[in-house]
Order: sequence, then C-alpha cells, then structure tokens
Amino acid sequence: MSEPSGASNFIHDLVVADHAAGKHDGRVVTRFPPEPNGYLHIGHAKSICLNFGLAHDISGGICHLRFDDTNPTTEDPEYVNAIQADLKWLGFDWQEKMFFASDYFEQLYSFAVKLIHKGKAYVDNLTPEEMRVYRGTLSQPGKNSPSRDHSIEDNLGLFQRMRAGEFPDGSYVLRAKIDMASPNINLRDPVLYRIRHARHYRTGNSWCLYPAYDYAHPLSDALEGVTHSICTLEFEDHRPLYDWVVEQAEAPHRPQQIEFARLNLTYTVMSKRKLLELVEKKLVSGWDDPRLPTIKGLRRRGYTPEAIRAFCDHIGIGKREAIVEMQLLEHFVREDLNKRSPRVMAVLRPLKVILDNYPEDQAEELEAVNNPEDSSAGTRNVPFSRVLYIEQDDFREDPPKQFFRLAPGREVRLRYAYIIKCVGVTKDPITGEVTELHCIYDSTTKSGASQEQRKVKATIHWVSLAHAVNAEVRLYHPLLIADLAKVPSEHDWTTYLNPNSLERVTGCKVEPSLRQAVEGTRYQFERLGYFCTDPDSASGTLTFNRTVSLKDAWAKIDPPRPVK
RNA sequence: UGGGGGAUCGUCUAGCGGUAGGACGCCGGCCUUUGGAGCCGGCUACCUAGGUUCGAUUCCUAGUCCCCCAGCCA
Repeated sequence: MSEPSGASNFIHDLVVADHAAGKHDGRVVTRFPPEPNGYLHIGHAKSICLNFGLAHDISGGICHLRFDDTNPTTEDPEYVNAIQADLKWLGFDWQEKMFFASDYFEQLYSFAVKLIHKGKAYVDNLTPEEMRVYRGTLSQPGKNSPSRDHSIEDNLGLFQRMRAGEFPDGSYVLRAKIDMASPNINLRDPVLYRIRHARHYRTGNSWCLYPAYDYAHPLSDALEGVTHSICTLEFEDHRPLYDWVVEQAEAPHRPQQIEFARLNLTYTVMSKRKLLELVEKKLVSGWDDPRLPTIKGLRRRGYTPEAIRAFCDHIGIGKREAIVEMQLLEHFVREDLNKRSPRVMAVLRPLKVILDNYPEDQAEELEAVNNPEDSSAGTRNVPFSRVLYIEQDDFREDPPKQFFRLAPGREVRLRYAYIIKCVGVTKDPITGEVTELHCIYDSTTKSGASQEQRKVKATIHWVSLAHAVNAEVRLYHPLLIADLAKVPSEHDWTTYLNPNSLERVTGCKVEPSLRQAVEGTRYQFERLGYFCTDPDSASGTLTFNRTVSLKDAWAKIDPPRPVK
C-alpha cells in the first residue's frame, strides 16, 4: 500500500518525536506478530494498519511480519498461510521481512543460558498447582520456591537436560529470578521455558522445550531491531518484564513497548477463542462465514480492502476501551462501493406483473446506466417484455401513509422503462395472498423520452420474467443479539447468538447480465444494497451475499418485521 | 483492601490554560427516473467535589466508576 494512513494519534506522535530526536539511529521498525493459531479479523486489521502505517509514513520503512510460533500445541501452518493471504489481500507488503520466532529458538536458548549464568534464572520443579500457591494473590506477596537458590551449575545442568529431553512435560520449567513479592504479579518469577514434547510445525522434533511469550517476544523484537513494539492494553503490566528480559539478556537492541486499546465492534465477537469456538462447533460455516468479522468473512461478504483500511484509519488509536458501532464499518463499505460497483436489477421476492396493453410477442432492449457515480462505467441493455417481476415490498394493496410505490390505481415508474398503472390484483382464493398484478403501461413515458409532462413519486426495479435468471441471495443480520461487554459474564455467551443471523432467500430473479457473474464480483442491486457473488455459485445456483443494504428512508417509516 | 490503565456528544475521536471541533448516528430541508448518492441546516458531551488561576476539559487534591493482571496461553 502506498497511501499514508494520515491519522495522527498518540503513538504516531510519540514515534515521530523519537524519530525526530534521532533515537534508534533514525530508524522506525515495527512488527505485526500474529500467533498462527487462528485467522485474522478486523481487530488485527486495526493493528496492521497502525504498524505498517507507522513504518511507512514516518521513515518509509516496512513493518516486519513475525509469526509468534512458540506454542506448538495450538499452531498450524494452515494459519500461517491464511494470515499471509489475508495480509496481502488487505494490501500490505512485508517484502523480505518475514520472520518466525521459531527461527530464534537457538539464540533464545543461548540467552537463557546467559541468564542462568548471571543468576537471573533458575530451573524449578514446582507443579503448576504449587506454583500458583507460591505466587501469592493480588493482595498477598508470593514466596520463594525451594529451588530458587540452587546453584548456577545445578541450574545449567538441569536446563541442559531439559533440552535433551530427559524430563516429561510439566516436570520442570525455567523461571526468571525477579521478585516473588512484587506487587506486579508478572514479575513474581515468571516462567520462561516449559517442556512440551510436541512436534512443532517448523522445527519438527528438534525441541522439547519452548519459550514463553514474555520471554520470546521481547527478544525476538530485539533481534530484529524493532524500535517500537506495539501491542494491546492487556500487556501494559508486562512491560516491566519486557524491559527486564531485554536488559538482563543484554540484547543487542532495546525496543520500546507501547500499548493501545484493541478494537471491539457492536453485536459481534472479536476474540480468537470465541471465533474458534464458532468454527469448531460449526455454529458458522467456517472462518470465512460472511457473518464473522474475520478478514476472510468480510471478504466473502463483499467488503473491500479499501473500505476496511479507511475504517481502521478513522476509528483512531487510543487507550480507552471502545466499542465501535457496526454502522461505522458499514458506512465505509457503502462509501467505497457506491463509487465503484456496477448497478444491476434484481428482485429478491418476486411478484408477477402483467402489462395488459403490452404486445405479447414484443420485447425490447432498454439502456441502463451502469454507475451514475462513474460515467466511464458506460451502459448496458436490459430486456423488457410484457410479463415482469417486481419486488413484493413495492406493492401494497392498502398503502399506508407515505407509501409512494405501487397500489391499486396508482402509478410508478419502472426503472429505465415506462410508467405503469396498477389496474388489477389477482389473489389466491384460499390464502388471499396477492399472486399477480395487472398493469397498463404508458408508451409515451419511455425512459429518456421527453418526460417533463408527468412525474411519479416512485421508481421501482424489475426483471423481465422471460429473461430472468434464478438466484439465491443471502442476507446477513447481526451475529449476536447483545453486546457481550454489556451482558453478565457468567452466562454462556453462545446463548446470545442471533438464531436468524443468516437469512437465505431463494427464488430470486436477477437480470440476465448477471448470468455469467464471476465469483467475488460486487454489484449494487438497485434500491436494495451491495451484493457479492458467493463461491457457492459454483454448485449451480447463482448465489449472492448482501454486503450491506442501501440506506433506506422508507424502512425508518415502516420498519421491516424481524426475521423469523 | 496489591499493581497497572482509563473516564469528552448515543458511538468513535480531537483538544496539551483562553471558553469544546470532526466522523458515524439521529432529526429537518433541498435535489433526485435508486425513498440510493449528493447538497444544506440542526441535535446532544468535558465522571464528581474542592483548589490554583483573570480564565481549567486541560494543572493540583480528594473521591467515584470502568477495564486488565494470580496460564507451564498469547
């Protein structure tokens, strides 16, 4: 990406000041450090835009992509690939700066040996339960482990044997020797290494002990020459430990950790744990389910990288917890898609209309504008004939106040075509449901002809029955029925899932130009919203996802009933 | 009842001693062959109480509320 994020925020200001003061030899190096145990979501996008933006805007540098792969039991190359694909799709380029914490394992081990030599780390055999007791509580200091004062030689020997695979999982750990009475619990001799006889997707079986985040992360940053290590708020009280590790290991470089508030969005989930739960329990169709705030999900839904980036640049970076309204995200897709997506006509819930005075064997091609926002998009022809489909919502037998559309005796314009008047309503004799409309058209009112003589209050979209293509349309509603942050935490969060988040509408009729629609293409269905062809179209039925609806003034007057 | 953070329109966010700005949203109006888009106007905010000051959202003090931390997760 080349355009600067432009947004100023406290981190940006701080980095600019450091840069201006000549800190770090004038370099600005940031990093995006995902753990490959899940897919990227829009919260990551916020961090990505920040980190890549900082490096690019301030020093013309690039942001490192580093996989924080220190826990072989949860990580998987599937995620490594997916993360790279999502990053590229979002428009970011890390060039040759792709790293893996696992590539540093040997160096990390050497640093640990140095720590032991300095008497700053020791091997402990306390069980996890014992360690918890020894750690104390939030208000009570902890107490020293019996192993804390073992000799350097003993520790060295034990650590060596840990690496050699002589001990089972959980039997020993390497701990930092800091202060068991620290008011900051993170400093009460945190675990640096744990034994895990697990195959690592990159290092295979060459290691059976793996470094913990608090140890591997600062040193990885230091090894890469990262100048500003930006993370989220929950790591704020890990910063003293971050600094301790870098200092005591005598790392070649001192990165600075800075924290900001993660992104939350209304009516959705943003934690990897919850997203994984949805996927694993098959509560959604996969990581790319269009209802999810994952990058893959948003992409399949029809979001553009540009819209996501614009959103990230506009929400700002701060330190207070914020829940951003979904409407703001939607605003940015609408803004983007309005300018670039071709308009087409599609009828989601068809109602048959017969033009009684239109010749039965006649059909004509009407010129339609592809995008009124972009004259270079040109025009196309749309077939018109005697029998059409219109939207069921565009007809009311007993129109309420302010309803401008079709009703018995009323007139509307058919988009790009003629003014028609409803002269008859056919109903199902049993259910009373309106099954078809009889209308007459006025041949003098063809779109584009001199038309000043007559105005109608509404223009509606339509599709010619004989030329229509069948399609399925998927409408998406909020994933949750409440914001989890505002709900008692003891409740099982999945009970707040919206059972109607996916609404499949079959039997839709779309204009013939869509017959060959390519997967992933975005359209505006006139008067309805922005839609994107779904990969499921490959199974035979043209399928569209609604990215977002158009703003709808009528819906405010007459809100649609909630989906059942 | 330890430690670390944070409190500005409904929601994000700016403001760094000179009297609150922007965006989304909402409400009006204009315009319109998408009740879209566009345009114009309006709406509502400094957690509380003291203090310093000519003047405080900004500084000080004391409170209140919210979030995070007791994984061999990150």
